[in-house]
Amino acid sequence: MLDIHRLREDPVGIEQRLKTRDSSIELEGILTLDQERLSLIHSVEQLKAERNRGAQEVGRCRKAGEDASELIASLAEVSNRIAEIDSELKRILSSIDHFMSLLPNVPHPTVPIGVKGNKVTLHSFGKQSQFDFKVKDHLTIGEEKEILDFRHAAMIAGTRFPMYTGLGARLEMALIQFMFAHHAENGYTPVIPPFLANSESLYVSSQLPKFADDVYHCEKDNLYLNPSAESLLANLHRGEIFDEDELPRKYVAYTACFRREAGTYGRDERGLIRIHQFNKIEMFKFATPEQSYAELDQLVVDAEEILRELGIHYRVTLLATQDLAQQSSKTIDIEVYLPAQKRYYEVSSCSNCEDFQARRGNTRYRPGAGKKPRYVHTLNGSGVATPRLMAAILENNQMPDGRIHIPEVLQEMVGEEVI
RNA sequence: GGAGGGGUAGUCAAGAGGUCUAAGACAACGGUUUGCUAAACCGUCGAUGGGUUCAGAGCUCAUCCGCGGGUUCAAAUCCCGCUCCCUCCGCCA
Repeated sequence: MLDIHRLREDPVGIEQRLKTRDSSIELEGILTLDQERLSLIHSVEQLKAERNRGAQEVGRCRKAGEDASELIASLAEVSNRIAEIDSELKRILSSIDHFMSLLPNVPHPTVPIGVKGNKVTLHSFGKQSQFDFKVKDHLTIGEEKEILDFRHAAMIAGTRFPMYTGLGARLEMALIQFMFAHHAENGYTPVIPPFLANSESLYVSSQLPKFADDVYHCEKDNLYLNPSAESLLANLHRGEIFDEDELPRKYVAYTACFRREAGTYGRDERGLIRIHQFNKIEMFKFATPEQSYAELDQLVVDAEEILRELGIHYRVTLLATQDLAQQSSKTIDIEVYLPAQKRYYEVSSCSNCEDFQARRGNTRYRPGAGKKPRYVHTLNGSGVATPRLMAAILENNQMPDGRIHIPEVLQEMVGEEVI
């Protein structure tokens, strides 16, 4: 949620920057509604002040045994007018809220403008693996080694649900534990949150109302299946006020994530690339505005370390304005290379949402004793999601004899050195 | 799923239609005193929105007592719905 005051102060400038994300954005309608709102507030508050004074006078009369029936009658009239204006005000407020809830965050000045392809590669680690034999894709490897079983997963749940079996299941568990422990030892407080969340939580994270079709919804209980621990952790301090010295506050969560992914499949996205359920380690931070961009950079470094320790080649990219999630001001992705498809795929997305989610969740901090509370900045970053990571390991670590080399840091947990 | 009890500002807590403009305490902050610490004493001390304003200072108005409705001239207080917490019963890994 953007700050309406900010729109009022610089409507042209803000609109210009929002248009770099979505050229159809117009602020005129909301500013008109805002003016109406202010003028209604002005008149209704004057009436309320009048009513308050009158009601006190009634109390005084009754105590003194005087007749107040005339005053009461006139106050009833005032109350009726208040009720009318209040309901009009409520109508306008809900229009404003609706409009505001659909607006995206203002992009940071360092974000490249334009379409998805305008992203900038910042740096990379390692090199694309070279093979002197024909590489297999991870789906073929998974079937041959009996470590991925999509056929039976489809029977149990449906298409695009993964099932890991045998050493595949052990490798998945090892990845989860490795990443979770790594970040925990790095100063992030470990959390295993609920995997279902209510609508308010998804509103705060900005999944709702705009992206309701992307998440699974249990109608009977009005609960949503977790699409990303970001949606959960953004709510961890809803309505709270931090002391400044408590920030930054860092969390790492393990969750299964569920996404409907309706209509988003392409030919390139078979196997583990895009599925309805996956495991993810998520980092989340609450920081002051002064800290937040340094914390974003550190978030990326912390996610990169995972891939470095696993010995996987990756590149780091800065997303362009039109590729940002609604709540994000700036997003840096980490992408791994899949040699069978000769393509890079995102395994981590690190974003600074500035105060966009904090405003929705009313999460603030006090910048010093006696000072007014300010909204915190929230940051999230995958650290990282497992499916594409596993695909990268299976495809990049295949050896001429068909076996798969398991990264050293995982070998003890998997119980094998090769698959 | 059923029965009962509860939710008041950072924390504890009084308050049960009309100076509630929410008491009081603790914590916090500023000061006085002080060899240091502590204590004592004095003072300040919730949030949001509007108006005034260069200003988030000051002044002023409105709103907020879990959330949403309702009754009333007037609601923390009465009524209805919801939600969360606690106790007990039922069911259950």
